[in-house]
Amino acid sequence: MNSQDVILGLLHRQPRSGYEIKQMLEMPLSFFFDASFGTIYPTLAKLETQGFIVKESVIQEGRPNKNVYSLTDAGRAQFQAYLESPVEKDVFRSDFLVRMFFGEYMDEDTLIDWVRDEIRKSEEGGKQIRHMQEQLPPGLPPAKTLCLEIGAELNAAKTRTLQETLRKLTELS
Amino acid sequence: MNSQDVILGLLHRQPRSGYEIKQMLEMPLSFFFDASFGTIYPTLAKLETQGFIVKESVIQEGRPNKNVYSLTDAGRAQFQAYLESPVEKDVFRSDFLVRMFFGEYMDEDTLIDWVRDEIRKSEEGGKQIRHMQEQLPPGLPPAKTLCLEIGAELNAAKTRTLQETLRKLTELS
DNA sequence: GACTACATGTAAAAAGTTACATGATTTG
DNA sequence: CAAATCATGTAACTTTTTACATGTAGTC
Repeated sequence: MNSQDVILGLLHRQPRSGYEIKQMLEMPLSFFFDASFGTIYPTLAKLETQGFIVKESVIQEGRPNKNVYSLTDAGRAQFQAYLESPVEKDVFRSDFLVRMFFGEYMDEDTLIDWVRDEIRKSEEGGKQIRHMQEQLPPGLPPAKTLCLEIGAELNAAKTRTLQETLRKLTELS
Repeated sequence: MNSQDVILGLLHRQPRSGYEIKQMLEMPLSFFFDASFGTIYPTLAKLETQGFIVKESVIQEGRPNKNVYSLTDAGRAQFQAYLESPVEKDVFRSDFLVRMFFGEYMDEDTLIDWVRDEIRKSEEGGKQIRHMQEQLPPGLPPAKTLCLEIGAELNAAKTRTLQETLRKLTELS
């Protein structure tokens, strides 16, 4: 799974511009996939030369023009090929946990600050997820709601464990 | 946080070879950081030319010789600089969840297979984590145990949510 | 007047993956 | 005798990040 696959997937339902793709990636998808403009625009250009998408320039008033891309048949086939390829395993990379792992080389006050910060970020993330869940239209298929549910559950588990760790750390000192 | 930082951290406690570093990355660290030999060996070479580590060849009997690297003062300073740099946010990338997000373009039987597979993998991972937790010496600082605890909690939350989703998906059909 | 949103791109550099290449020893 | 473990490395490639570059329109 890479940017190509995800972008093709996002163009499946309707044509979009690079800027709109970035916005789609912001919300529900951002929990398990991310891409910057520096990835999106070159990827769109590459997909176009490969014949998987076609560009149409849309002139807008009061706003810059935008390039709207839509899937070709070849693009649809390419996306299906991705769906039929083996599922890759998840990647979880955490600077915070690496630092905890090397905690012995850092003073305990800083460690506690890191945990507090992580709790704050985690609670903030939880709020965002709940907000999104509330805005979701009812009657969505379980596969679609899973993405947010799993996000919410992972977030809750993480927050709980961090709070427990903070308690242990502050008890010690 | 990158391979350089993690390798310097692993060499902090004792000198190690590239092969031994790979083994360290296998166990507790692999949940939140990963690197292949194709990353480790070039990184070690780079760290050496930068003067952060020094190599010593150890001749072994019955086994290939190995290059054991140890931290220099500059290396220790470099690692401290990493610890003092801002904490980067976690990266979670999931091919499985991307597929669920695009579930509408795939038949439900395949979706169910994906979920079942993910549950199997998740349960397998949980077993490994519990095994590691049992083997951990007692009296470790909370920061160190957090790494496995958070892994266990995230794993449990994920497994639970997946099982619920599977139930919903199979109820429908 | 500063900032945010809209909008698209490029170029250089860093980082990482994959496959290849080699070879000894031990275990089943 | 096949496979796994120990052990190190290279080369080509892919991917991604970061910073730069540009410009309009609306809001505070």
